[in-house]
Amino acid sequence: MSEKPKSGAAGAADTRGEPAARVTINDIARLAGVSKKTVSRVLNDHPLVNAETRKRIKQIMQEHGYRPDPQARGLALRRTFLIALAYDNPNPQYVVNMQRGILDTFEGTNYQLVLHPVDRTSPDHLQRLQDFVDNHRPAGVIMPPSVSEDQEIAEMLKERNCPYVRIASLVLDDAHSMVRTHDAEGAAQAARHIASLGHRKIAHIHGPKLFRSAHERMGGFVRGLAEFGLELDPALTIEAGYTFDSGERAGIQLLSRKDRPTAVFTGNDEMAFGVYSAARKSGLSIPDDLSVVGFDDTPMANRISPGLTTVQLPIREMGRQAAEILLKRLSDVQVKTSPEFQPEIVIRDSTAPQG
Amino acid sequence: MSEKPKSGAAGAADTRGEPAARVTINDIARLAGVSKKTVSRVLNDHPLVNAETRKRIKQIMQEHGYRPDPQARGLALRRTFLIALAYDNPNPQYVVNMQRGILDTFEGTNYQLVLHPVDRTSPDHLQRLQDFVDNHRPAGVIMPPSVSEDQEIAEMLKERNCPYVRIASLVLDDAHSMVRTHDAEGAAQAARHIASLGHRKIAHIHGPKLFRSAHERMGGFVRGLAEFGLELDPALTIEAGYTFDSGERAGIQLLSRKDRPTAVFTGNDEMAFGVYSAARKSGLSIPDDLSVVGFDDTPMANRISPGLTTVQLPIREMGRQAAEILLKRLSDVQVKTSPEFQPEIVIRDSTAPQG
DNA sequence: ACATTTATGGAAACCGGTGTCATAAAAAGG
DNA sequence: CCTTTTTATGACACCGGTTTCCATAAATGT
Repeated sequence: MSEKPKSGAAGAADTRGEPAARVTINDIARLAGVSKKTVSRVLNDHPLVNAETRKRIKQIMQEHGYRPDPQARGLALRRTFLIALAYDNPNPQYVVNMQRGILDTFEGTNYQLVLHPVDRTSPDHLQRLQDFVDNHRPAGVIMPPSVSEDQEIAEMLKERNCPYVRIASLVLDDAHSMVRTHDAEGAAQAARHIASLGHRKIAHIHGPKLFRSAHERMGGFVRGLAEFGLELDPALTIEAGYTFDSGERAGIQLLSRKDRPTAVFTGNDEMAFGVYSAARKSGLSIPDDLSVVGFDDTPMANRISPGLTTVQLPIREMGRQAAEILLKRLSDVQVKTSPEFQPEIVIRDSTAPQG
Repeated sequence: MSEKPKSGAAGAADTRGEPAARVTINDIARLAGVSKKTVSRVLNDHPLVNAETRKRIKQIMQEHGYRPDPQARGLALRRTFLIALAYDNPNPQYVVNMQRGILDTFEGTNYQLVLHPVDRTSPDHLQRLQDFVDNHRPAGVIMPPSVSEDQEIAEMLKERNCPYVRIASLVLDDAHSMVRTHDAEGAAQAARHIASLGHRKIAHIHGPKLFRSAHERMGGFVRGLAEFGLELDPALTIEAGYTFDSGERAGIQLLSRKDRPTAVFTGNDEMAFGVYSAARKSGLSIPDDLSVVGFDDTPMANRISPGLTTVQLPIREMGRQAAEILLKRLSDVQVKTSPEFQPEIVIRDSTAPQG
């Protein structure tokens, strides 16, 4: 008895014909009267091919719409052309921009982006990523925060010789696997802005300790305040979860104090929006009673009222460059320097001088 | 002279050793003292294998951490395990949720999601998608609106026997390639809600004509109004671009009329936020002077103040089911019915009775 | 006892590319 | 002019799976 006799490839909609026979390297070789190998050389721009032969073969490829099969190629080369994005940033805007940036760079190459969401709070997240890598052997992995900050993950990839690029606010690896964002500097700008407006009772709502960015941003903020001889009052420093709700709770907590702060710097925009809500519920007006500075510059930041003063990072460009570094490394080009991105504060209407 | 002598696979960070030799089906066969074919049968759950042999082979696979190579498998099966998401929805929330839903379904399979953003306003978008399909032969394509509404794209895929699933608000194909959303019904709910609040001067800002959803939503809205004996005034019906800015412009235009409307239904939330901004600029209060209803229920809808009354679609679940249908078709399971999703209106604080 | 079926598994070809090595022809060198 | 080097190309094995075809042993039928 023979094996299960699969029917032809599933067709689209109601069309269920056989898939058009694919033109292979053998067909081209036969048509050109040369060997596969010569065609392969043409495909790979190998120099040792007669110019006319090359031209003729290219011509034939063109005419027959020949496309080399990435799978066959990958099999022979013992590698894949898949790059994984391992991410856990809850901000859709961030994720989509990062994806776009990476895809910008992949344009015209035959690399494909595959998605691998990570849940670092789940106990088996490392195992899952590991299984993914072992099964699919991506050619590389790109990790934005906070996945990038996970040392276990980095080590697991290193063990498997799986190249990766990390996007993070601190140096975690050498140049050829890092894209740095100076979150601390952005936070320092926020501090300077708030301080120079005359605020003295200044609060900070930071992200979860699990995120290095939370530390970086707090550190930068403290440093910025110090330049103005100010200190961050621990009583006005609250840890929240980078989410709207947690930001709102923290905001309510801060605003219900007798000596409530006149300015708040939140670790991201999402929490800043939470503070907006807290202020409304407390009957306080932004920026008259409370100045707010966020971090991220999500599109909503200038759609909401009042427009949110926040710190901007060029996410898409970061994705672009992360992908570039990775592709360079995959083609054995040495990468010596890592791109660094300076955040910039965008001043809108949520901050005002404190009389 | 030999070919370019590539160095070993690029390692992670500074580790640049050889990649660990991969365990192959041959190794397993040798270790188990059987032929490749028997191992292959075990892999594919072929019935004609002795139970003990099967157990022993599985045991050995386990011990050696054997993972069949998807590329080799794909090559032999003349197919891939890539599913493409061809999308152009500008809403990051939508895109991310759709991705999540699809990935939910792929969990545990060896399908991978690859991204293919489409720009339908670009003249070569069809060619680009076609090249992508010809080059990479995805096993299938999932298309949310408005890519799903593009008949040229559907036909191109059909020609290539590339299975696809379309998510759309109207019937474009038979059951086995559709996930339907009843946008019209959601819009009708919006109409009923507005009408029952006593509004009579009702405006509608709809999306670009390029999007079928724009027609559907307008159609449903008109129908819903008709149930209350109302008609949509063409003078209060404006086409915009599904964006914040276009919504704001349309809002300003509407609100500067002498007989300004007391309620607006916008084709998506983004434009509703634009209307919020327009109302602020016109010194009008929502919902006292103007009721606003959106469509999408983006997370921002209940973070902004006042909370936006809007129409909700379960995007993630839609992605899940679209992927399910596609996978079923890929394994030759007949799909008879297409899932249909009824939108539901979520009433918040942007709508109020009109005295 | 012999023919037939069923269960099991092996050998070899194949999928569509790439790598190694050999070789013929052309160009360069002495 | 003959050797050496360079250029251009091909034959063939290989990547890691699946499939076709066939062989054998055991179980069943007559």
